[in-house]
This record gives sequence, C-alpha cells and structure tokens, in this order.
Amino acid sequence: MIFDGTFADGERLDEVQLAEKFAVSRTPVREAIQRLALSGLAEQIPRRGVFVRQPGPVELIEMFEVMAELEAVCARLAATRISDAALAELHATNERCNAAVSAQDADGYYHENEKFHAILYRQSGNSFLEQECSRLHKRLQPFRRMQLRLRGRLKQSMGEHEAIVAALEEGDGEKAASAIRSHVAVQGEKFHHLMASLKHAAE
Amino acid sequence: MIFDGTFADGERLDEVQLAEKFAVSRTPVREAIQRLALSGLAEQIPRRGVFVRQPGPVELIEMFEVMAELEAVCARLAATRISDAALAELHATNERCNAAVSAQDADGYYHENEKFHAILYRQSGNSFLEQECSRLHKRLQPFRRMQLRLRGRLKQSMGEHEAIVAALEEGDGEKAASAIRSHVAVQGEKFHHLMASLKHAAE
DNA sequence: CTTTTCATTCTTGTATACAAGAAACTTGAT
DNA sequence: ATCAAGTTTCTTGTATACAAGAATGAAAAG
Repeated sequence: MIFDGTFADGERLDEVQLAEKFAVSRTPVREAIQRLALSGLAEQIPRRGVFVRQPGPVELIEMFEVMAELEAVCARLAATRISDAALAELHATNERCNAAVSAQDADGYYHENEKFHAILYRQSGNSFLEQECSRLHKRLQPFRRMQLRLRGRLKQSMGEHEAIVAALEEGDGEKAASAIRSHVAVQGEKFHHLMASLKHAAE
Repeated sequence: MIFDGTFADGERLDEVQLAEKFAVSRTPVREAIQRLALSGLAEQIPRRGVFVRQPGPVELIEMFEVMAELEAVCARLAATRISDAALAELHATNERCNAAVSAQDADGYYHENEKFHAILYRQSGNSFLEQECSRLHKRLQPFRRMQLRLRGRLKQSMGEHEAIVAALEEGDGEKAASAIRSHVAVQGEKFHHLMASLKHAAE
C-alpha cells in the first residue's frame, strides 16, 4: 500500500517495475494505478506517468475539517432519524470501547471506534452520505490511527463518544453535531502530532 | 454522454461496440468505462461487464440533501473567511443573474448561477471541500438544470441568492447556512418535477 | 567551456492476440 | 413437452506487440 511508507511523495509509479514485481502484465497494473489516481492518492500527468501524492499538512487539515463537518451532518440527521436498536448498539459499542481502554488494547479500541462511526453514518438515514463518509474515513484512516497513540487520547475520545450518544438520545441534533465536530477536529496537540507523523512518513 | 438519454438505466456498456463506434481499440474504451464506474455513473460486475446506473429518486434526493449540507458548510465557513473582493464578485454575479432573469435568458442565468456557487465553494477557504462540492455539483448538474425550467423558479432562486449574500455580509454563518440549505434542498414541487424528469430519462 | 541540437533510449498509450469464465443454445432424457 | 446437461459462442480480463512522445546523453558549434 501507499501508506506503508513503501512509496514516498512524488515518486513515480513505474508500470513495468510494478508489473514484474507482482508478476503480471502492464495492463492490470495500469488499471490499478488509474484507480489510485482517480481516488486522489496519485496524480496522473499525461505522457509522463502517475506520481504518488501524499497529502501535505494543509490538505490534511482541510480533509479533517470536511470529515468533521460531514460527521456533524450525520449526527444532526441521525438525532431525528436514529432507531432505538441503533442507539442500543452505539451504547454496546461504547462499552466494548471502554473495556478496550481498560485493557490498554489500542487495536481493539480502534476497531470498536470504527464501528461507532459506521453506525453513525448509517443512522443518518442517507445512504449516499454514508458512502461519502466511509470513503473519506477510509482515506484518513492511517492518520486517524496515529492520533490514538497519543497519551490519554483514548480516554478523552471515549468521553466524547458518550457525549455524542447522550445528545442523540436527547434528540438534540445541534448538540450532537457540535460534539462530533470537536471529536474529529484537528487542533492543538493533535495537529502537532499529525505534523510530526507527516515528517516521519516522508522519510 | 450518459445524461443525453443515449444510455438507459441498467444498459450494459459493450466494450467492442463502443470501441468500433469511436474507432479505437478496446483498451482506451475499458479505461474510460472504468473511470465512469469509479465515479459512480456505472456499476461494474466482475466477469459480467459494467452497467449504466442512473440514480433513482431516493438516491437523487439523498444526493441533493448532501449537496445542501455541503454548501451549508461552505456558507458557514465562508461567513468568517470570505474576502471583500469575493463579496463584491458575488454581488456582481447576482446582478448579472438578475439581468439574465429579466431577459428570460435561462442559459445565461444558469451560467452565472454556476459561478455563484463556485465562488461560494472557493470562499470556504478549504480547497478540499471546494473540490468535493464541485464534484457533486457536476454530478447533479443535469438534474439541477431541469429545475430551473420551473415557472417562477428563476426569480425565487434569485431572492435566495440575495439572502445568502446578505447573511455572508453580516458574517452570520448559521443564517447563511440555513439560507443555502433551503436553496438547494429538494422538496415539494421541485421533487415532483424531479420525479417527472426521471421518468422521462428512463424512457 | 558552455550551449544547442540531434539521436538514442525509455516510457506511456494503443492495438491486437490469447485465455478464462459466463451465457445461450442444442440435444437428449424423463 | 419440459427440464437438464453438455457444447458452442460471446464477453471480459490479461498478455504482448507496436507507435508516439518525452527524457537523456552525445556531439558540434559558438
């Protein structure tokens, strides 16, 4: 994958090189590369090839801002549309999150956290919105994951989750929206950590 | 194009057929088709081919809802970030819109309307958000355009534009957001018109 | 010694040939 | 007559061959 640090920013994706690396012909490699280019992970320059395009700090912040706003929309819509079953599932997921925090199980937390957000997207009652959120979430996944390694972040994140669920239970869309906005937003320490990890990824 | 009514929903895109139609080989046709599939205009089923996927009424309403929310975010962010020059440009665009309305020039109005929204996206100060908005806007373009043919819609739309600009001038993000939300939202007559046009597109 | 131009080489883009899986049709049996 | 199984045909997916444009290096001129 591009995130593994296997590919640096600006690096050219050589078709023949990748072809022999995966022991296939150029054709499927080209198709795969074009998919990358279309999803924004690489930039295609006609007759010149496609180049890996790691998002810079500015673009990352922008993406997180959009993610926060999209999730806020989900929350606002979900506040009036969410089902009781889904609310129960959010609670259950949150409890499993809590257990993971107690067990210092970062990966477990990560998994349940994913689930939490997926449920939220689904409960927006708008499957197109759900799709778009999932797409961006996936794109930000590696950067999001890094944040969880911050000291004390797990516990803090848990509290934010609970605030979100509480707002949803009250049916207060604006409260839920602002709660998730600050949950996702990149700011302060998180930003610095993000910058640091970016530097690391560039090496 | 897919919108021209050339391709009906569910129709298979035959590679060889398109290849000889455009007098090229299958390879570039395949690449083009894959691009369509990735942008959501077609669905690819492995070993079965790709099929045109016109959005149904439900999906269209969902997309318009997301568009409304995204533009609302743009407006809210723009309210604090917009430049005086951009505000002036919005005013100018709006006046040209007005002239087009007086001249019954639907195409002219359409063009200036595009500009209006483009400026708004830009002034969110978030180029990623700008990109995403433009993408969705382009996708909804044919359906949006149909709405403008509704009687009295041009004048009404104009008023909404002015309300948006006014809110931006006041720096009132929430007001601007809700103004643009109702501007873009699909409801009432607009919905029925949308449904009718969908039926027409399906024939 | 530097710069410009030409030639060679390398890479992308396109065409064609081949393989594998799916669909359709035929043939046989119940 | 209907249904099932096998075969044929058609379509997608992959490999290879070819063409065209870009980059690099060498050679010649200023």
